Amino acid sequence: MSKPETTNAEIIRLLSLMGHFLEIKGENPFRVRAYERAAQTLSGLTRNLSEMAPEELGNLPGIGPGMTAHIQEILSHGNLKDLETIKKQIPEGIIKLLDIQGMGPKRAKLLWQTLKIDSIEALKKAAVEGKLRDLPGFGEKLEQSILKGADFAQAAAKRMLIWDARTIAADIVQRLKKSGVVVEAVAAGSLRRGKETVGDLDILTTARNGSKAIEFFTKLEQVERVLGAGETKATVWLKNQIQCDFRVVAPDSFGAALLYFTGSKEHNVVLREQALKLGMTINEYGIFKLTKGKAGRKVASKTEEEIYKALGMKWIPPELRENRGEIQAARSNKLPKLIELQDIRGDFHNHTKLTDGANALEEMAEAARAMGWEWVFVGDHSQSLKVANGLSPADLHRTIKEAQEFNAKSKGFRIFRSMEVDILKDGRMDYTDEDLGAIGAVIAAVHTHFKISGDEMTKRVIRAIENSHVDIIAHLSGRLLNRREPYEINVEEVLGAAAKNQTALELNGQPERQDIFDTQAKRAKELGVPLVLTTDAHSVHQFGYIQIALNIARRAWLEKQDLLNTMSAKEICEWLGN
DNA sequence: GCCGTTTTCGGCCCGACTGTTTTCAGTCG
Repeated sequence: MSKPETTNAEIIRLLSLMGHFLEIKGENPFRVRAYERAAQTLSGLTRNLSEMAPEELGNLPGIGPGMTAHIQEILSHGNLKDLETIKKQIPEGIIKLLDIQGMGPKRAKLLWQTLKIDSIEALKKAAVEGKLRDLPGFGEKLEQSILKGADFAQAAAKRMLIWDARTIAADIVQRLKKSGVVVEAVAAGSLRRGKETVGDLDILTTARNGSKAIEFFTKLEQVERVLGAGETKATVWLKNQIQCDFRVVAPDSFGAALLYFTGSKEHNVVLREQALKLGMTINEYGIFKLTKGKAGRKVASKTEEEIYKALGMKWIPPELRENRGEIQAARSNKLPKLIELQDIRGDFHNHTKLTDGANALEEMAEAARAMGWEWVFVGDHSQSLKVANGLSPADLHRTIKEAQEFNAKSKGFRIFRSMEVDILKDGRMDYTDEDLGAIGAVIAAVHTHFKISGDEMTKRVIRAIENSHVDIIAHLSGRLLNRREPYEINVEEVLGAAAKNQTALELNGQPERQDIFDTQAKRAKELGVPLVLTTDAHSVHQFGYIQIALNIARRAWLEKQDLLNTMSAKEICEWLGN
């Protein structure tokens, strides 16, 4: 009997843990960075590491001989000898201490070596008893700040959905702009990069009087607690339970600061390395000629475009700034022309009040038309999904007729009556072939039995992909951000099957779903899988979620021609073969 | 530990803020 397969996630966890341990040990920081980098590279992979040859692993960025050996060792033994050795020297609980604001590897190591502190609970106890203040480099203030940080560690661990974060950031930006204390105000960071979730908000402003701007910001009514405030930056904890970093620079430095504050950190590091090679140096104030190892004459600073240009490359859209090949692409003028909102002509997946939606078919159609679209797929859940009041075959045929009647009298706008049909546990569909044939467009999705093995799930979904009635696969992860992990599935195999059968895959815009991952969508494009953006709207107010789906598409390097949403109603008909 | 449009060895981004210190270490992004 073969032993259970080691997942990519487990390998990533162990390598990342190894990096943390080495950091605590006080190892060479670049060696630590190598583990972080490797974990980051692997997390963007769609293929199973267990199916990759050593030379393929070695070709991945940040994976050299050492990491390849580590990966193979984990695959064959389920663990790492080096890691087990370190665990005997340093208790694993210490790693948790690093989640605390103001607690880094040096302090964590000191606390453990002197006071035997190896958990957040032990740390709190020691701080309350006033035992930290006498340690070298510590004092009463640091003791208090660490105690507060320990209470906060759990709350801060959750990342906020981008949809919520955007609203909060927009409100703060509004207030800053109205105040008159700043010239410009903009949300940067992972929010600007369009990530699924954000860990904190980054607000960049320009002002002639920086300290006035800082004062205004730290006194906003949304601020619960000021974590730090200086001349040019402030960090606060908002009542909305998220950290907000604020930065102010002179108007002349806006572009440089925006670049710096948008990140990602990895993207910025590579840009700075590039600059050094060209005899320049980049900071948040601009890009400068390097003279005698120091920043000399300023080359550019006002706009991001100027700075990229000084580095010999085109401006890179924020969604691509993850150090996943965008810098090389920009240098060789091979950046994609990313899809934009105005390219989209319709939505493929949403629901009416017949099942778990809030509005009637006509209302959904009107709302879609108001988005400026030309057509919309309106769907509902299939019979077995009882929690969502799934449609019986009789209801199904009635609503198909309803859509036909709408189209008969509608001018310049078209409804495609679709259904989100459950993929049953064994891969069969939740309606008969005859019923499926009557539906204009079939969207197949897994909604039940999430816990089956990766092998079973892969077979199950591929069986649906191979079903000639199925047009689109939805929810190819089943995750609920912050609530439910993705189900296990071999994405690479599924993408291969989708490409072969020309079954489309969905990029879902529901804020807490956002299946599939950007890296998977990028891989899908490479393999030639048709892709669709969907809102999965459950009311007329949710068509705006197309923006979230668009974020995924842009992070996945997708262009207009990669998405079926850019087709006309006529072209959609041809694609469906109707 | 990784990597190469100077290098297969010797580099590996940069600055703000805090709290501890008497000039700087640690942390953060």
